[in-house]
Amino acid sequence: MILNKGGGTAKEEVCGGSNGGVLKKGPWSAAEDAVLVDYVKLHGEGNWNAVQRNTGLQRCGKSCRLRWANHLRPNLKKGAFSSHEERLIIDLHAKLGNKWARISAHLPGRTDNEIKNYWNTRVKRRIRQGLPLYPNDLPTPPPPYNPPTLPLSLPKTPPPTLSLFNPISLSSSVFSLHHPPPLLPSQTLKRCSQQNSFMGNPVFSPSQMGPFQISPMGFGFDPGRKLDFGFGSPSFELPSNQFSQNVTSNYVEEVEDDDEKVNPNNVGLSNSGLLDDLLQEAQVKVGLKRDREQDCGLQWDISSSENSSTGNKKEELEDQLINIDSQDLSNILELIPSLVQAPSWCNESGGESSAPQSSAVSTDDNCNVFDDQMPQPPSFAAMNNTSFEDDDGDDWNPGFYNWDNLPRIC
DNA sequence: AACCACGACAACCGCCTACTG
DNA sequence: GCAGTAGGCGGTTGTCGTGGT
Repeated sequence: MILNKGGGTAKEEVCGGSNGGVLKKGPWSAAEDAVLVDYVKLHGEGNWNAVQRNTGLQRCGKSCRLRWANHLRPNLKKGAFSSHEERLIIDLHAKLGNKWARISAHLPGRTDNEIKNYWNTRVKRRIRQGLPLYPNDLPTPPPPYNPPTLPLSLPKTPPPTLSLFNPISLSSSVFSLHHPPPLLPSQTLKRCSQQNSFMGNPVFSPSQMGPFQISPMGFGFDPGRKLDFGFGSPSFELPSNQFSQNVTSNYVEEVEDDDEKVNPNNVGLSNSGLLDDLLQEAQVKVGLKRDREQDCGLQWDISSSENSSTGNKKEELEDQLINIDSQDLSNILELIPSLVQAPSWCNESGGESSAPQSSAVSTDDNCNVFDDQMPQPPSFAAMNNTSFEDDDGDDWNPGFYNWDNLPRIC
């Protein structure tokens, strides 16, 4: 347990205290921890505001809850994430987005805060290295985004000019994209920071839309399939920057630029919108999933997702969607012919170097995972229970990239 | 030794939702 | 139905430790 990391110079501020008292902030002391632990032992979890009232602990209820949940409660697993855990996080994030609490539910003993910190650190590292945020195990077609109803929540920042997303032009075959020159990792952030990305989404940056042209072939999906981004709809659910920036060709340029070991997809990642960038990348993969569902005639009731009364339904749906059977994979593959080719850089040693304590983890985010499993995708039972081993011997469930509950953009 | 970059981590903040009276 | 409250969640910030130069 780390205590008083900051030297115990906790500020003294009111922490939304209902009694108006001055509540302590900052690192917890061992004595405070002991008080809280004793209280929870006696009274159980919950009613956190009562902790202060009953114990005199000068901490607000929120702070107590957080302290307990993240550090004091039993069965917490400390230490570095295991290889399996890391892979699970990556996979679950691809499915769920920044739903840290729900991701942590799949990782016993791990807290949402811990996972969030891990992920954010990973994102920064990946971007700095110019690597894709997700393992390059799935092709990344553009999101066939076609929300049926009103937005989950309006973006706090204005959506991009809709003319940029004219569905007609998007669905036309002349819509192509080329990347700016590949960057060395050391250059990436610099350029990213210079890019005046729109909501952290460089693809949608007006200044970039000019040179960017998206080629269906570049995406690598069947050009004959009509792309329906849903932009033409009077209402669309997601904040604009959740549309993929990486509507790019992983598999074209990466192979071409294997000398650089740089994923050109990432050259546009903004320095400030790391998570947004991540969302966009995941969104691309979600598009894959949604496309499949459209083809399969499944319902995608996003309209209910913002309705609190249907929140449980939504989560149930999410959980169901996590548990996709192998047939879904086959469906996906049918949609994306000839694309599952790991870029050459993926097999090289220049991949992500895990954090020191987790260096045993994986082979650069397992960019070959998908490939390895392509021949015989396993049956995806419950996410919690089903995994299989990749060639590293690590349990790994590639899952799918449904992302129906894309987090709002704040 | 000093400096810097980076990662890891803890904690706070603001918003949202559920609950309760 | 409404307002107040508590709890949960995600985003962000600040601090410390470590390794490299």
